[in-house]
Amino acid sequence: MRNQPLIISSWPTAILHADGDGFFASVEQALNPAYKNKPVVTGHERGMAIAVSYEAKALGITRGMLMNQIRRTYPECIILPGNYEAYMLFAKRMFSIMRRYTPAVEEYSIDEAFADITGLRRVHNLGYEEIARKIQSDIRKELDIGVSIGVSLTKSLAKLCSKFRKPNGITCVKGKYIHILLQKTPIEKVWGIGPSTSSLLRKYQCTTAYDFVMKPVSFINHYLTKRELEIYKELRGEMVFSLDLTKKDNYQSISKARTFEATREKSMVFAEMVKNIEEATAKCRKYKLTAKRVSIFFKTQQFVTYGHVAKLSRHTASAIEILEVVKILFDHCYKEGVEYRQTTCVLSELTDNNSQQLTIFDSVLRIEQLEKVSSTVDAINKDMGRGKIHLAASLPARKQSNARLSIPMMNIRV
DNA sequence: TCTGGGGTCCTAGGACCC
DNA sequence: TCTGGGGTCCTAGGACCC
Repeated sequence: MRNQPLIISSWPTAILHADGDGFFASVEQALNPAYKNKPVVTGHERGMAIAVSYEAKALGITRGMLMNQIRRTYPECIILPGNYEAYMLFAKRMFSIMRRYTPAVEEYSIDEAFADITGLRRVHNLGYEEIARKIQSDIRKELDIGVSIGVSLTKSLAKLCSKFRKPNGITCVKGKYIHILLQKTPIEKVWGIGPSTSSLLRKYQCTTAYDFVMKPVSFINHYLTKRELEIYKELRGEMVFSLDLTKKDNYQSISKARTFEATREKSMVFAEMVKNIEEATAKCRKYKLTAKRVSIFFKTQQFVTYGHVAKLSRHTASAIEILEVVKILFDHCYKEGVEYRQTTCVLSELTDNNSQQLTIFDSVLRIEQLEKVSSTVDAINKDMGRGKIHLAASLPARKQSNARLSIPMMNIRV
């Protein structure tokens, strides 16, 4: 059974999506002319390619490729550490260029933004496609980086458009031509349809986005969820996802994860967990946040993930305090003889530092002591380099990772 | 894609209460 | 003690994104 064909007027709404092309690598090339037209990858510190310039892509380098392999196979490739402050700055400038054309700009991620330009043709005396072209050329002129832009009726459609031609692409699709775009889009390329949903859809003869929107609503309701129904409507040209114009400067959660050489040694796995906690709490303190809940997760060599969560007695960002709880969680979850490859720590139920209050059970003196320890550790680590001072419990994990980097360390016992 | 790290949001199901 | 039905809150974990 098929749904009615798509009949949609040209521009009930006009949503623009701008997406930086190989963003981090482009910023590096913009900052350093010597990198221009050369293969560049970033992510040196993580040991894998995070961003890949188009020249590097042309050689066959992909995101996620290991740096050792890149170094071996493509000696001409320039490998750089991430410089997130610079990327953030470029992103901010890119967003402000977009705001010249409309105040309705959503900063979606570090290299992507949506803009609602509905009804602005008259204001700028330009068509929607020309507005996109102007934004693209402003960004090129002022920031010397490339972006691809898509314009269509909804966020989901605009996302498909910006991906359609890359790099430096402009793709503008009005209501009348949506079906062509959808026919050319494999179902798994749709924003919000991942591997699990697309493999289900393929079983029901949905191989393209067009097949999906031609299904009757009853099919969606029966097999899928609210989220997919929203995507379905969006792809049919009905705007469901509005732009979120609020500044996103607060976190819902802060997490740290690290993969290590597989081990059955409990003290080593625990040390990795402690290290994650130290880093997560340090990030909390950096953003002046405190957590009321901590979760820990283990990943086994077989890629099975499991974990446990605990509520803290009060909001805190002290590694020492959280560790008291995590010790118990850890012993509860750790399985003797199992080989582990990763631990994760997630801090959630975050609150602004100053909006927390003490209960009658809290010892003011102890809290002050813990805060003093934390701020001293932060100050020294800021001065001398990240992770110079840490809890004794995380020493085994640091010995391992520092053996590679050969960084001298100190550690404190509390 | 043979699998790194940091996020968000949704849903199913249990516990508990009326 | 049994019974039905409904609401709320919480948790675990799945799915997805960049």
